[in-house]
Amino acid sequence: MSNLADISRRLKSQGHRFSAARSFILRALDKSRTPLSATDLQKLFKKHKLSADRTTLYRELKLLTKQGIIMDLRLKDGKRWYELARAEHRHHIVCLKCDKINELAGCDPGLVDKTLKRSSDFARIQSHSLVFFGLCKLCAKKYPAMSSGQES
Amino acid sequence: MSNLADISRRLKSQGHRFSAARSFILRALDKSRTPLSATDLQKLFKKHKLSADRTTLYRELKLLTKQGIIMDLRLKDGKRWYELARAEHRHHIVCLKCDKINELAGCDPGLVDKTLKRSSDFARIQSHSLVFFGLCKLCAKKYPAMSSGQES
DNA sequence: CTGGTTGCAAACGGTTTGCAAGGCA
DNA sequence: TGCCTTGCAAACCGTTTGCAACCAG
Repeated sequence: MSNLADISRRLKSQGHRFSAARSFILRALDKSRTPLSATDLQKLFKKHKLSADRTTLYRELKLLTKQGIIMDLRLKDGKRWYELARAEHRHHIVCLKCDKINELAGCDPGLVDKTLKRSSDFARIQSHSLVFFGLCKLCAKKYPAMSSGQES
Repeated sequence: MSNLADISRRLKSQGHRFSAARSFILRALDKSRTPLSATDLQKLFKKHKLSADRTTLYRELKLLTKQGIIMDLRLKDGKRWYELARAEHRHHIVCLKCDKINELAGCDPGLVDKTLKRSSDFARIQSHSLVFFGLCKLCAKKYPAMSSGQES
C-alpha cells in the first residue's frame, strides 16, 4: 500500500471511486507524520472549506480500514486513530498531557527496552501497553479460513 | 498493592471506606485472571444479587484507578478493561473473534519477538500494538513535578 | 439505469456529571 | 455533624445505522 495512485487503482478495481472525500482523507493521512482521529480529519475538512458530514467521514474510514488501506489504533482515550497501512508495523508514543503522538520507526523486537531507555522527542516514559491480537485455539478451529480478522 | 487488607487499610488512611460495592469490585478483580470491563462487573453484581448503579460502578473504578489500586487498559473495542495494579507490568493477548483476553506473565523486553513466534493459548497472532506513554519534552518542562500522569 | 456515495436524523454504547438523599464515623 | 457514598436522570462523546436523495460510469 504505497502511493495514492496505487490506492486509487486498487479502489477502482473493487468498484469504488476515488471520491473527493476519500481522496482528501487519504492525502491527509499520507501527509501527516502521526495518526489522525476522526475529529482531526473533520477539522482538516473545515479548514480546507470542504464539506463532509461526520457520517461520511466515519463511513469512509471504515471502508478504507476494511480494504486494508488504512489502519486504526486505540490509545488511552479510547477513540480511534488512523494511519495509512504501511509495509512495516509501527509503534507509538503518546504524551499523557498534550496527547501528542509520535510514530516510532519500524518494529524492532528489542524496542521496548531501547525505547524505555531513551526516546527522541520524549523526556520521560511512564508506562507502556503491549497487546497482541489473534485467534485463541477455539476460535482458530471455528474460523479456519480467517486471515484478516477484520470482518464483523 | 498486594492483598485486599492492605488496600482497605490504604483506602481508610485516605479517608475512604471499604464499602460493599468497592470491596466487591476489588474482590472480583482479585479473583479474575483476566481484566474485567465495567459491563463484566455489572453482570457480576447482578449474579451475586447485589444492586449497584452503573454510576456507582464507574465512580468506583475511577477512584480506585486514581488511587493507583487498579489500572485500566484499552483494547481494540475502545472500552476500558480493569485489573488490579500489580508490581510487575503485564501484557495482554486478545482473541479477535471471541474477545477472550489472556494476561502474559511479566514484562519481558524481548516479548514481542517471543510471543509472535509461539504463544500458549493462542493459535495465531495476527497483529500487535505497542504504545508508550510519557511526557513529551515540552510537557515535561511545563509539569516538572508530575510523576503519575493520572490527574485531571 | 445502477450501484457507489452523501447528508440528515436518530440511535447506540460506554462513560461522566449534577443533584439530592442516604449512611458511616 | 460532616464527609463519603449511592441512585437517578440527564448529558456527553465517539461512532453506527436507516433512509432517501444524489451523482458518476
